[in-house]
Order: sequence, then C-alpha cells, then structure tokens
Amino acid sequence: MQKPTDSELEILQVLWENGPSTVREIHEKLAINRNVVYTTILKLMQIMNEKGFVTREEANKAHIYSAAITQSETQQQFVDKIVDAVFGGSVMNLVMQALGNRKSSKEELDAIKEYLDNLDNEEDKAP
Amino acid sequence: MQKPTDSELEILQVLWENGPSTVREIHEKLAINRNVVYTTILKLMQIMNEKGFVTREEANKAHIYSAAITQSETQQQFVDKIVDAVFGGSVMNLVMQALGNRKSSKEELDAIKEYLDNLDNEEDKAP
DNA sequence: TGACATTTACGAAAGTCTTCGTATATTTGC
DNA sequence: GCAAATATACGAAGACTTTCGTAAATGTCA
Repeated sequence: MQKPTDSELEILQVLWENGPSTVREIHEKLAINRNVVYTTILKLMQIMNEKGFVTREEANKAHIYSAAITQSETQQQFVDKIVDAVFGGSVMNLVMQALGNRKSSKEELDAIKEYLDNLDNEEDKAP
Repeated sequence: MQKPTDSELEILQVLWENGPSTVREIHEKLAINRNVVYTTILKLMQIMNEKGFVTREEANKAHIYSAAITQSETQQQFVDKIVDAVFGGSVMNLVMQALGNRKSSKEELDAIKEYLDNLDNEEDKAP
C-alpha cells in the first residue's frame, strides 16, 4: 500500500481529528498555519480519493470527505519505514532515541512503563 | 536543515556502518539488494556532497566519501518529523505504537525499562 | 607509450508532488 | 429567473528525485 505524502498527511490529520469534512472546512483549518489556496486543497483531496486514502459522499452541494485509512495503520506504516531507513531495523533504537532527546513528562514515562508491564503480562499468558 | 531522501539514506547507512568509502564500495553494497548502476550512485553522492550530507577526500584516484551528518541527529530529525506528521505531536504515542504492533523480545523490553529508570534518576538529580 | 580499465562530470528523461489559474457546474438569495 | 457566490474539474508549471547514458579525465600495466 502506498504511503500518504506530507501534504496528504496534513489533510488526514484534520479528518482523523474532526471526522468527515468538506474541502472548505479542511481548507479553513490548514489556512490558519500556512498560505494555501482553496483549489490546492481541493486538488489534493481529489488525488487522495483516487489513491484510496479518502472516500467522498457526493449527495450534497459540497462533497463530504472521510478518511479511508486509519490513523493507527498509517502510524505503523511510518514507524516501519523509519525503523528500516534510519534505525537499522531496531525498534528499540527508535524508542530510545524518541525518549532520549525529547522531554517527556514523568506522567508520560510512567504510562510507558505501565504499558511495558502489560506487554510482559500478555506475553506470559500466550507464550 | 534539509532531510536526506530515501536513496540518500541508503547511502548514509553504508557510510555510518562501514566508515569512509569510495563510490565503488557503496555501489557494491547496494547492488546486492537492488539493481542500480554505478553512475546512479555516483550522481547521488555528488548531490549529497553539494547538500552537505557527505564530504569527500579527492587526493586519491577514487574520491573517498564520509558522512557529514551523524546517524543520531538524522534519527532525531526523522523522529521529530513523524511525531508531528502522524502522531499529533505526542512522543508517547509513537513509542507505544512502535512497541505495540511489533514483536519486541523480552530483553529489548527490559532494556527499555532500565533506560526509563535511568531517565527518572537523572530527572531527580537535575530538577 | 599506448591501450584498457576505472573514475568523474554532466545532461536529460521520466516520475512524483505541490501549487495555482481558469473554466465549468451548481446552489442561493433576492 | 437571474446574478452572485460557492464548488468542482482540469491542465500545466515548477521543483525535486531517481535513473541512466555518454563524454571526458585519470590511472594502470604490459
């Protein structure tokens, strides 16, 4: 399966967060942070539709677009890619780099520890 | 700072692993896994030189290229990017996704836990 | 030294991505 | 019903990446 491009990810983020949206709604969100014209977003979303990243409901005046790929599977796709491309295939290296050079709060670190403990338990149950 | 492209990363991986190398050496490594012609690698490395990703020693018959950016800083660059692009800015989400949907050995998980404990300690020392 | 091998330099094609302008269609409000 | 506003469709330019072929320079060795 193809990976979304950077611009496509911008759009998917809005769809994942806000649910099905029109081009106008997406454009309004994105135009807050950067200069971009309405038809640019429209064109991108048409292309995303062709690629299968979004579906659209054409009944209304303005088409309503929905994400056709989940955030989780997309995240995994990108994790897999950078693990191979820059971490020599090691997930652990990725995790450590991510935790090391960025500030994580104590709460976050605790949540990760708890998560790791749960992973251990499940491993014990299903060996 | 610009990010290396996918092909550039392939080359950097070899330089990081093997140290300074000639175009021929890099090409031999990469040609094992995929069909690619010598001059393609040469061209890429010339471009990488212009971009500042590698330096080269021209004294010898064949130029000797060295990585000019470290693996660690490149890793961080890519981590930062995908955290923003697909994890809504949350490092924790990245870590959990990375650990969750991939099989990590018990040893790896323990290493991460130990790493987390060390992070805690350092936080205590420098509040 | 002269032929052969190796290396570098360079140009250009093909593909992708992003961007926008213009044209066409549709809806809305008076 | 018609003008104005709003949408969609579409083409094309410009940038970037990857790829390779060809030419020129350099080194090797018999």
